[in-house]
Amino acid sequence: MRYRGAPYNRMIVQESFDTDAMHPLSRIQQRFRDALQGMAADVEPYVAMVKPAQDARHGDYQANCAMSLAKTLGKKPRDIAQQIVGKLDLGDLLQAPEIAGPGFINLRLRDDWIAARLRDMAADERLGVAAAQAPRTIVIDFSSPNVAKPMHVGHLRSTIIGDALARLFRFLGHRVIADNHLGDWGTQFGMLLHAFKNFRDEQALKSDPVREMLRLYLKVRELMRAAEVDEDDAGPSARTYSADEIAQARQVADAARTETARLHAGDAENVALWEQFMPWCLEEIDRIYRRLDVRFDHTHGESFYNPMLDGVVRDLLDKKIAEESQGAIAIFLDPERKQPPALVRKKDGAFTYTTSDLATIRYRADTWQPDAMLYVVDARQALHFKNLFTAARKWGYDKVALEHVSFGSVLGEDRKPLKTREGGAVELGSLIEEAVARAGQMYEQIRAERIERGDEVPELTAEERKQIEEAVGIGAVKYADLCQNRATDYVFSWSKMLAMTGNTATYMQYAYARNRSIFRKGDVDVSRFRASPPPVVVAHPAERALAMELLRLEETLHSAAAEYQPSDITNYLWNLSKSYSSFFDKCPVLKADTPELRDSRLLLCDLTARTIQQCLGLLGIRTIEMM
RNA sequence: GGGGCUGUAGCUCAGUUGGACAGAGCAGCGGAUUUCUAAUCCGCCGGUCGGGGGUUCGAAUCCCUCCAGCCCUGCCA
Repeated sequence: MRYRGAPYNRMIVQESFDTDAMHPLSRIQQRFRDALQGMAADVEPYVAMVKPAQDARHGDYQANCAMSLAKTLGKKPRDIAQQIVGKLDLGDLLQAPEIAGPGFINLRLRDDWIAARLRDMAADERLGVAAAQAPRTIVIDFSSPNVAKPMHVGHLRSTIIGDALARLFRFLGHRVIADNHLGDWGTQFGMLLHAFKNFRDEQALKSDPVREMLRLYLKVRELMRAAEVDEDDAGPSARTYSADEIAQARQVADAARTETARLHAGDAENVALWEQFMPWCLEEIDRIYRRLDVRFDHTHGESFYNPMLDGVVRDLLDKKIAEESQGAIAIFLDPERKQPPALVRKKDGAFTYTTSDLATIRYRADTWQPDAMLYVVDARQALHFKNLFTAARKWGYDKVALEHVSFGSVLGEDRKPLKTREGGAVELGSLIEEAVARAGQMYEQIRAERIERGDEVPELTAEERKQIEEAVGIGAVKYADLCQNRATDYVFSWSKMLAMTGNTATYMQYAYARNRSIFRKGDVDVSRFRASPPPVVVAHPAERALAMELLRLEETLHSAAAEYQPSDITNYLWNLSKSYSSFFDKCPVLKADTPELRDSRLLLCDLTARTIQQCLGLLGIRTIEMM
């Protein structure tokens, strides 16, 4: 299969999807590949024109290659279509194709073939998704917060998208190295050092150092706000400041800068304090990661690379890749020198993040020999990564695929960068708390409505209820983010996110819970449907629609991986869950007309549940058995 | 000045890299429950795909141009 206009280096990762796929589309394309032999020098572009039908009335899949092939051959499209169909080995796979309109070939899978594949899928732990035959090693760089300050909403997308990609590639059989490139060496530590030396509360430090670190950071940030030094977090000033306040803020900012410089210069006291602070800072971010169920294989922050920076610059100079310019050391990437160069050492002798990122590339390439390094970072850094990758390739790292997996900003409902009412960044901890609390309220409300209506409502323990709140609240936050195309800015909206209807995590979780309820109610042991799946009957249109969605799992995961696009998975989940809800409504399972039909439908249910659980799991979202 | 991203229904967004009459959700309107969880299902309403030009049998998609918004652009990361 060809993937959409992928740049050459990306194929390093993607070509592994070509050979392993066994999903229906891939098999149909293989039949077309054979049938098209001899009709064109390179048949692949035409094979790629076989795709899922956009409209169910045109079948399951459609081939659009006859029209363009007819043009190059100077023949009539419908004749070419006829010719292709004549050579096509349909085998047991497809019903008789239909030629429609100008020369579309409409394809419909045979129901008995679908039924057989569903049984295969049920018997397979991986739900028919082949593990890569040639696993790639992929470093994924994501989240990367500055550790001295609270994680805020700006870290959300990177963390969630990066984690989803790590889970996806791992499931597809690749070797994934999730690496959290912490900002643990920057100016925020100067702020913390200044605050610690001047404002620390010994008592608080003893009893709860993590909280005290947080308080100190927030205090110094507040003091500096008038100078707009940490603008990124504090936001535009919510009010105007007096001359005194501005003077004081500048003084504090200067002091913080001095502390940072001393730390970087190796000042013994500051380095010792930094070593003391780090575990406390890490504990704070780990708390968030535990809550979000996000894991890393490595946490190599900027400080880890700091000792290598001098050597990197020397090597760049030795190899004539970098040169002195206006007192700084620069890499000119534009041969005409019209574009600004990337600086690897400032005129004051300090290194830049380009230096640190180059050191990182060297370390990762030497240590893990990866096929690809993915950087899940906000789109505003596109230029930096473009320059970084160009510099890295000049430096000799031209075999590894370097990819900036970029994404848009998180905006408030006013379409401006999301801020609290006070103008600061929304902290991730409080955002999670609010999501969980809102999920709890929502649950109570719906429960009350159901009781009012006389519905049967499951009796839950406090612990089970807590599980629902966590899964629904955090799932809502993650899903809302992942379901959007990465490229566009993302408008953060509680009401949309926690909506009970539409393309939300809750809808999938609910579909899953209702599904599991059938097995409880019927006292059905699911293991039978996995160990020796019963025959499947594809009769009702809702059954067939559901079956078709189930068979698209592998195709979906390959596309999501090839495009680094978790929203492909959420779109799939939405279609699958909709098909399931419709099936649930129209096709009685436990009270099906015959035992055979009941078994067949139970198998469809179990497969759906497993597929939903698998897909949500790849997005880092939990399912709940009862809600 | 240069570069990037975005513009599709009242709102939020899909749109499988050039295919069939442009699709969802929300909102609005109207239906469905003696049957497995109604956090559900079914239907209706709603579009100058930012404007204009071009390529093509065929364009939301490719090319040109203009408009609007956001972002980046040598010593912050």
